[in-house]
Amino acid sequence: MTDLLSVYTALYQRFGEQHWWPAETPFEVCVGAILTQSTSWGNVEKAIDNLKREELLTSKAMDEVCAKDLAVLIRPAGYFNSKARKLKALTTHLSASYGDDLDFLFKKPIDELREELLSVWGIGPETADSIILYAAEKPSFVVDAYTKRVFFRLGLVKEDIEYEPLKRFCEKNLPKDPVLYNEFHALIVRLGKDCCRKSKPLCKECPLSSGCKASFK
DNA sequence: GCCCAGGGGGCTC
DNA sequence: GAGCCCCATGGG
Repeated sequence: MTDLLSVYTALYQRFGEQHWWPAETPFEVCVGAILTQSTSWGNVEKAIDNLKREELLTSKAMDEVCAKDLAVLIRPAGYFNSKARKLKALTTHLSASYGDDLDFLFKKPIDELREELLSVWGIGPETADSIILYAAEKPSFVVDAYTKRVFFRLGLVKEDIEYEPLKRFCEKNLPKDPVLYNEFHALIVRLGKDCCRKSKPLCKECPLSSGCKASFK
């Protein structure tokens, strides 16, 4: 049993609470989860502000605008044409199956909910898990490139481990607690932003430096 | 100028 | 199933 909790504790003691997800509603979390795909959060905030200003941050309102108009508003988040299509795919699904009410979708058990989210065009594993954890507040661990990099440098997983095995590894070694999952993922991202970046060794102040096996390449 | 960011889809072999 | 390519803005 890998002691992931001690990794969590070290990060929590160093960085404290991260207050994720920064959104006012579950639907805003879903939108942010799509917009932040391969994009820094700062750019996503600009796009979210535009949507808020136009009062488009509800499933119904967003479903009623065309992808082209949506793309103009989310431009700062990058990949705006693809992301506009993805947002529309989500709202089309919510409208057709749930009358634009996320609560109905979120009543489903995690496995069923995850399968359904993955069936929506533009929602892959990380986006689905982010929605389940941060919007539905159910325990589905979110892993990402940072998680892989940090855990590889700690010697816990292989460098080329894939999404699902990495997710299973995390869930197997942690209590099934959505609050813990929430904070842990946010802390890993925080660590990634602070010092565990690509092509850069962990900094000397890194709370995990004692166990780090980074090759510093 | 270069690298990278809170990924995912599509295509080829 | 692995290995590419495409999508695109903005900060460091």
